[in-house]
Amino acid sequence: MARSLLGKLLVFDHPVGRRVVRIVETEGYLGSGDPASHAYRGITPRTAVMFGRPGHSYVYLVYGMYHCLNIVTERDGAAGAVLLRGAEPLAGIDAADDGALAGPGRLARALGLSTAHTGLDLGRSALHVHDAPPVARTRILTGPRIGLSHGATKDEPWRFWIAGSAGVSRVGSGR
DNA sequence: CGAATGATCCGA
DNA sequence: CGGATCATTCGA
Repeated sequence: MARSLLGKLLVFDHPVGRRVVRIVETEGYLGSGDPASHAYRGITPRTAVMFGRPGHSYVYLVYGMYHCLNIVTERDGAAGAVLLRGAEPLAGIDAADDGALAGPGRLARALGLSTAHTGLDLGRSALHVHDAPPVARTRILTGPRIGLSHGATKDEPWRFWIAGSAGVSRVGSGR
């Protein structure tokens, strides 16, 4: 799921104008069996949307100042989401450099998303995901998740990114 | 490296 | 209630 989002277009109809980006880095999270997930300890007011219908947004605040955008992936009743960690600007992004969306906090900031945009139904709201030609498998790299102090980082791949893209988060790309 | 900065959640 | 924690970023 996290893998299939790579290359797709994220569209946000900001009041100021439409903003379009290309997703180049994602990270998967699940529920009760995933200690690193916000949904690990069960349903709370904040994480309720993670247990809801797939195709909805989950936006939360980290470190008191940055927002992170997720897309809910699992069926209603099961928790799971994909964190959007990096993207490339395509339209409507005010920043000059194409690294402005590299990192989950920067991505949400550049799009103008906050916790007010959690729980949106993608496609029936100002937020959309557009299909795009699939990315060649040879251009996709995988690795462990990032920034977790606790949480079993299993051997299975959680994070996916497009090799060489300037939109990949700095910590994630090693640059 | 460490500060910034505030919502959230657990335990008492 | 209090305090620890945090799916990050930026600047010294």
